[in-house]
Amino acid sequence: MSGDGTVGKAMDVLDQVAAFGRPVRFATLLEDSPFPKATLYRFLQTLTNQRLLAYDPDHQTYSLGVRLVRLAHAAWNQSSLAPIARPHLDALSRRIGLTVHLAQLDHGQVLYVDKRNATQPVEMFSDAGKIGPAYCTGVGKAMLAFLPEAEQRQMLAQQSYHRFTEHTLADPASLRAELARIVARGHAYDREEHEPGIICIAVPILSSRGHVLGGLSITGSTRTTGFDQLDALVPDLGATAQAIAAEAEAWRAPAYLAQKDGALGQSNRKTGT
Amino acid sequence: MSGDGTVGKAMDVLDQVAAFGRPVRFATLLEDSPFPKATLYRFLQTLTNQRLLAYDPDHQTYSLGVRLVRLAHAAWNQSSLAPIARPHLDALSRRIGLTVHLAQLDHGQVLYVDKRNATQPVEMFSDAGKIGPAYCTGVGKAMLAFLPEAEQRQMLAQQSYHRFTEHTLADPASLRAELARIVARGHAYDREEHEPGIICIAVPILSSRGHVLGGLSITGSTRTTGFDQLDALVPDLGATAQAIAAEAEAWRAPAYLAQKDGALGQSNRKTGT
DNA sequence: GTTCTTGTTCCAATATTTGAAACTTGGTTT
DNA sequence: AAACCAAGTTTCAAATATTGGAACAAGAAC
Repeated sequence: MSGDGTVGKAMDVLDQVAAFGRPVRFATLLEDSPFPKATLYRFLQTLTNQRLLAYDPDHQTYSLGVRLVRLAHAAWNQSSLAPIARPHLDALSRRIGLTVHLAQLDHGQVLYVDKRNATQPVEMFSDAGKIGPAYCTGVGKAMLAFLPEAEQRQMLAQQSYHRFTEHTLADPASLRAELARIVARGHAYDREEHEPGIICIAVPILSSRGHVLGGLSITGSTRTTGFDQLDALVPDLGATAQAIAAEAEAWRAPAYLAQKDGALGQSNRKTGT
Repeated sequence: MSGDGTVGKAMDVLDQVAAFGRPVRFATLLEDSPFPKATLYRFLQTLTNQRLLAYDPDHQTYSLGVRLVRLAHAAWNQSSLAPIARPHLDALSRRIGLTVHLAQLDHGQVLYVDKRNATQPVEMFSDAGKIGPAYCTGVGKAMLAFLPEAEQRQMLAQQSYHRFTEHTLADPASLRAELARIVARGHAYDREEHEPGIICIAVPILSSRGHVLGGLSITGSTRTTGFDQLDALVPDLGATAQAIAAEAEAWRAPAYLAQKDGALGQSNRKTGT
């Protein structure tokens, strides 16, 4: 499927285990596996050794291993977006009192990397790490709209176009038109396209070169919130997105330039230390 | 290092990138890498293709990829501990008004999988996924104490025994004695062994067969909290741990038994659909 | 224009992965 | 108690992927 040599195949197995929402037995995996028994067996061994999978001897089941949680923690923290955006999300959420999402694109899907919920306490991993469709959510469309031609085309082809509600834009043509409007307007709406009763307004987070770093959205319920109310928040939302982008770039640069800057002054530069 | 074929080597590279807290360049990685240039290069390509790494073309840097966050979300949710423990943590934290940690052992270290902080809002990945030492934290010692002989020996050998404070038990002998006391007592203390001014009380979460599923702790500051106060919470803490263990086992079983029960009725069973 | 430094590609030697089949294990039926 | 069966584990020669030295771009620095 992925093709990338042994590592790719091992990742496929990992995904397969992830796809079952619960601990799963060897035989069950074998049924759906493209690999023969011995091969699958060895992959599971390897992945378990690496603690990417955990094996429960009592029930003879495999599930995703804790090492992933550890790596994800590192990934989140060293991401150039999430840690930087955090205080901005706090502030934005406090000012506007509505649910705020920070998302990135992953494999044509929306990956939520952080969230603030004004009323109820924050939920942990159940939100960070969650994925959603790109073609029918506010953040998804906002990010898709500002993608370079080639990448956009590729991602549009990856969408499922499932009709979640009567408002879902369930074909590439309508979506493409919508994306054009989003670029012109500068922000995206979700008009109950994913879930009935849920509306949202979103903007992309763009680097100075126009790269899509992520997306930021404000979500409301049709019972309590109207589009006019969301529209009034656009300036604040856009300013927050820009502030995040600016900081992300400023933070990102040092990792690379810090050495370089230091070296520029003293003409001859050594590697290491 | 890990040895496990190609997958193991790829994971080593991933860990190496994780070890730098920030985006890192090819040359920097190469310096510390046991692999020759071409090999490291191909690993980075593969990992980037798999979206386990993300490559930033602007700065020519690699960092951990978002796919990890996604996988960790799945790992957390399908873990037999964290999702089940969640409501219990909520309730416990509300009752006692102190910081509560849920942890598991990973590679001889304490991995925090969830947290409740009574006063400030929950922090996301910055807490879930965080790791700490096992030999000088409450949860760490509570879990170590109830490990089977062989595993315990192995993990004790893996500890760093760094003397964080003057109270740290910084050698295997003292630690072993402490673990014996913990087994006898049923719960563990952290007497400012990791951080000055921070004390804590912890219990293991044990399956009916005595397996260590995780650990649960209550943390306080010496300025506001005393050990007598923590001691008074032991019954509540222990009861919560037991409740979590019971539910974890009850939830775990069906995944395996559901099919078996169904199959037992109809004597001759085919594989596949 | 030349010289570094950094990153990328080639390809034959080499080591790893592959998978059919044989084997072990633990439980169930006759 | 023996035979049976399903589930999991190991074996080994053939097929395949990985390896890494060295040559090759592409920029930046001199």
